[in-house]
Amino acid sequence: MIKAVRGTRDLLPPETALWNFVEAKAREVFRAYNFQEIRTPVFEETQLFARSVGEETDIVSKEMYTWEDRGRAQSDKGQSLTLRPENTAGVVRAYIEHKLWERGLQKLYYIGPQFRRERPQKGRYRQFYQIGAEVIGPPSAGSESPARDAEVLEMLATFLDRLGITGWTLELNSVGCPNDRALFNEALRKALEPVVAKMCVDCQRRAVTNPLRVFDCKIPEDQPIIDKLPRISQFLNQPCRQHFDEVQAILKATGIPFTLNDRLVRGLDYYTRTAFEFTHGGLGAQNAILGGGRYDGLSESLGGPQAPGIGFAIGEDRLVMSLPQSANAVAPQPDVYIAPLGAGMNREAARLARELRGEDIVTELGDESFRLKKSLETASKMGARFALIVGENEVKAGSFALKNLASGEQTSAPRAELARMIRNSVIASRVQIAPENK
RNA sequence: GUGGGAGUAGCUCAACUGGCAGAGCACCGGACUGUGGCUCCGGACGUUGUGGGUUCGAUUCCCAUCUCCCACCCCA
Repeated sequence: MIKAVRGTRDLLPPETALWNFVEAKAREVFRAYNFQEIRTPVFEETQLFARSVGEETDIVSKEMYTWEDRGRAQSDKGQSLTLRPENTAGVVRAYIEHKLWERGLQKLYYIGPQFRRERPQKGRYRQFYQIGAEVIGPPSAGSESPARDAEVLEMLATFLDRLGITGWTLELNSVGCPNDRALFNEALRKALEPVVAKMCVDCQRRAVTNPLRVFDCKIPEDQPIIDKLPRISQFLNQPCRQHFDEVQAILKATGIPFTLNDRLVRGLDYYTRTAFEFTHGGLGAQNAILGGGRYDGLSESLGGPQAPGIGFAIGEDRLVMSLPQSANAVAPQPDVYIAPLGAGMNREAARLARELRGEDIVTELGDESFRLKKSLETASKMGARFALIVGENEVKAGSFALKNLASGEQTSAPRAELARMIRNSVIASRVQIAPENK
């Protein structure tokens, strides 16, 4: 049997309804902040990711799906292509390619699959889905303002609240300018030198490869040592510090709760200044539902104009896992099930179905070969509100039997009346795909 | 990439020390020729993840492999 490949999965109904609910809510909330959708290709030139995400990151160094495309002629060498491991690079590439800076501040969101070749585990897949957004533009359009950071964070808080997700935490930090980080990195290396021998093996490795990651250590014995290490906050220059202070001030003004976490470091090279993560318990080791930050130098490093930006990516798979229990996927139910009864009745049933569907009534159609008992059984099993019986008697009389499957009540009505009768009692009480959260 | 756990019917799970692969739910049919839910009766259900090995005999023991789960690494 051929199965979905490792780390990929099928999303089946009724769970897909949950995904649609989440995506519809995202579009609705993002729209209120005047974001518009962008769709970029799922694969790009490998160079794009190498130059933006960072050559040395795990993503680029070992997790990308990369292949060499065929050239024009058989003998031609093709270019190296890669399935996107994240979407910010693609958006910034499009920003540069289409000269979007000519249109002022860009507020763009995307929804789509991303690909990383990692070992799968709960909340981590090789094809996973991200809902993300970017605010990017020339500095003259206000793209660098801390107001943009706060606006994005507030939008995320609103989005999670509107999904009914409770118990999230916003963790906030500033990783400063590249220059601040270089100084900090050096200080960190120096501070680690005398103590690293006493730390866990992972930390000893991190101290060499990526000292920042030492702060991620969860070993209790190492914590006293880590607590004494220098913090990035001590190395922020004046503009970076002011920027960060203002982000916090606006968040307080808008009533968005956050926790400062000066151990929060982001994995990708392009991040500057504001870095954040929304975490949620009950997700296991992968407790981050979303992460993001500012990337003021990204456009230039890709050969574009100066275009500061801030963005985030939500792990949709993880988001769906953190939905409240009340949002359990329920199979949507048809309004009416048409039961053709006896030879030749499929034709009349098809005409009726077409009429009802034309009135936006969700209609399921049985088959004339079914016995009535089976039709009714099928109808109630799928949760239909009504069964419409289409037999010879009805066709002769020009009046059809309409049975309310919940009450058992049965009436008879001419075809012209059917749509109205069904709609009246059905539309208001259609089962919601997921609960409205106040 | 590393370490650990688990794979038996569509689903949830049994099967003692190696001795005929089972139950509940779901599914299909009938009791009931045009009236569902309840009840009763019957039916179908399997390459025990896959491939090898040991054995008279393997779901059970051994090896390999695949997938999922947990953790690490890292990230969404």
